[in-house]
Amino acid sequence: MKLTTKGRYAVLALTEIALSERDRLVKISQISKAQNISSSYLEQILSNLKNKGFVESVRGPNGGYKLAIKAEKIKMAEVIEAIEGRMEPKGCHHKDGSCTGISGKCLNHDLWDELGRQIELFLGHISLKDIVEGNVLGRSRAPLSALD
Amino acid sequence: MKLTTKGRYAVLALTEIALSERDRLVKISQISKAQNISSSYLEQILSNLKNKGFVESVRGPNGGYKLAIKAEKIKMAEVIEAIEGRMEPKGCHHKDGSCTGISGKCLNHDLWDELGRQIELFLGHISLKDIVEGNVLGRSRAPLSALD
DNA sequence: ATAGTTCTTGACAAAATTGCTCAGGAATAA
DNA sequence: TTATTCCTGAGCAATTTTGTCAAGAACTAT
Repeated sequence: MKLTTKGRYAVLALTEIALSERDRLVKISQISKAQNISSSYLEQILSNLKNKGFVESVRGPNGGYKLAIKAEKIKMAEVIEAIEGRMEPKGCHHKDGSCTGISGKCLNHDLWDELGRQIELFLGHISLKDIVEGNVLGRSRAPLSALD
Repeated sequence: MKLTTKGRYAVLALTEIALSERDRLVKISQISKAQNISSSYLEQILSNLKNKGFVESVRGPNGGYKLAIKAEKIKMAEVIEAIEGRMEPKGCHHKDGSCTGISGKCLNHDLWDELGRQIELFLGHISLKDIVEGNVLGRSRAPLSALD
């Protein structure tokens, strides 16, 4: 998986926008100042979030951004994927079961695959609304036990 | 979280060692050849795994590595942490609740914190034995629902 | 003892990625 | 028409990743 400042800034910017009053436009300069993030950098990120349909923008004086869809519809998995790109399980990439299976290779494949699924499952269940309402802490969960 | 080839190679090397017959020593050159990984690179990784107590080594002809503890005692979370270093939730780092809470900052903190916990929980439950026995697929689990 | 193996360690370097900056442009409101 | 704000792409410095290389230490078999 990939998780860089870009992804974190994206979530932070969305949170900032979601926290503002209903339909009130939020400027890049506001987010930049409040969170101490380079505004040029934020421009790239918000532009991207707009193209992916999470926010809408208005140019000109008193312009800014607002959410394009409801906060509960914005899942973190989608946001991160939009910004960071698809999280590919690195390592063995034999899609079609053609993996020669030289010793442990494909056994490891399973591990990273399942870890990716676990992360996606987690982020896919947390919405921007959850974050704004502080409904995140304590939701992580242990995996199923081995069958034995 | 950090997950680079180094961590993946470490797990792969451990798998390779675990797969060999009881107490049979596995040479770096064997792993290198079987998995097509630079042997110099593997040296660093295995040396590290040895210092952390996962494997034992024997030098000289017919030397090599073997597990220092049972495969079921080797949890992936420990291996990855040993190799990649502690996974710190980046972002807001106010340990003592001194976070000024400028807008969304600490709400985001919760998200990355909980994601880190989710990953650690997953990897902490998967052992080398699970991997060798193919007992990994299908164990990921969705987080708890929001309380509403 | 000696020679050949194998692990051990540290320094170094190429390549890729990250985390930006900068310059210019387009739309909009006053 | 001017100030403001978003938009876009190029480019670049620092860092991290992913190794290589060289010298050495421990050990076995002969």
